[in-house]
Amino acid sequence: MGRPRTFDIDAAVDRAMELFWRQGFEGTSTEDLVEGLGIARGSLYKAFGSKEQLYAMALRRYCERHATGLIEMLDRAEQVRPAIRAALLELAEADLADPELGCLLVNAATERSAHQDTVRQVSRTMSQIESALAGALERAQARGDIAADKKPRELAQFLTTFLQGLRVMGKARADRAFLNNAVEVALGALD
Amino acid sequence: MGRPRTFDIDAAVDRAMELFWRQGFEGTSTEDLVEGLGIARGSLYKAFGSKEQLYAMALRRYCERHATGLIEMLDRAEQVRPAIRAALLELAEADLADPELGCLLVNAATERSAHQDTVRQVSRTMSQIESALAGALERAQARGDIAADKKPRELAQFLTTFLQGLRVMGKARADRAFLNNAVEVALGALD
DNA sequence: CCCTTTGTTGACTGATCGGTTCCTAATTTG
DNA sequence: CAAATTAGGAACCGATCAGTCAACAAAGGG
Repeated sequence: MGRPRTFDIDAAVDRAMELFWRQGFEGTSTEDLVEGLGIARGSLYKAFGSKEQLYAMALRRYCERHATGLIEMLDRAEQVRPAIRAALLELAEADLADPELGCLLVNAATERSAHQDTVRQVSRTMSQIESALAGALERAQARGDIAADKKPRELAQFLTTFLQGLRVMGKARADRAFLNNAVEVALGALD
Repeated sequence: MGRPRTFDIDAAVDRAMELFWRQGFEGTSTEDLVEGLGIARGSLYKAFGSKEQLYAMALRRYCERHATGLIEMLDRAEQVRPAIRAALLELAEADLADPELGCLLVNAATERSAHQDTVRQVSRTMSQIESALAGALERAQARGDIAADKKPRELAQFLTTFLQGLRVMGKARADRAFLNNAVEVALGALD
């Protein structure tokens, strides 16, 4: 009962995610959101409560969209090493194509390191990525695709860390050769 | 001639650097600067021109203080591999001690990727770090301390990238074991 | 067909934003 | 000491900030 909502909540969160992604939390004003989402101020606050809560939803949406994609890709991968290489190179290409965007997780971790909710969401997602990598590396090790004396969990923690560095260097306008070299050396750590 | 300045410009830039470091550019208001620097608004603008210009000075100061320290340490190092390990572990410890601080260069790269001046300063400093690493690795290779078939420049690009990732994971509240593992695996890439 | 419920809207709020202005204070030069 | 020059500081500027509110609109239930 009551008047039905005239806009799509999911689509609105998606657009908010893009705005926060490109401009950051502090850099995105409520006016930007009103304009970008095409929703009046009051409706926006009725639907989402506050800028903080909308940001939290947008960040969760980003994790579902992007981290989950990476994780599923790793879970399904037949050949783990080529899958990891492809994933890293794809992220590097994304940064080269649009360096101002980068990774919302990295942006959130740096801009909002004083906000517990944000940090916890970021930290949880990093752990999921680490676990997916560790699982994939275990499978690869069982097949003899990577060195038997390496510990999958440690390799996964290394790769998770390297991945974030890649996104930072992408934002710092490192060129394709730089990023590709870095990826190849990183993959060498699996040998 | 004229009335002499009653505050120390260098000390003021140092304090501004700390504020921007901890709170970001957008997160630091001119009022924060007035209070934190102990300088009245008018004097602040007379001395520094604008918030943007003060930020640029603070960022340059950070690079001189921190990146240069790292670079000189690498240039001087007798034993390159232990020096790199020590440097990485030291940065990891800094993040563990104060995770909300992190690295101003990483913060600048992510928060201000749309501001050419900031990006250029960050990019230049990354290049300096890369070159210092490459130089050190070349020396290490000449002494047989690292594998002869590796290319120092590529290793340096990898380490530079990994270093940024370490700072991000520090901000994302990775624990000591995680960061230490990541560092050890990264160093393994030199073999 | 009204009543309740919920969504929409834009005007409005006080606070704060980055930056300027103007008057006074302190110093050097002549 | 007088003129010139620069710093200090508080009041002030229009703009914008995040968030609220009251009037209105659209639906379902009786």
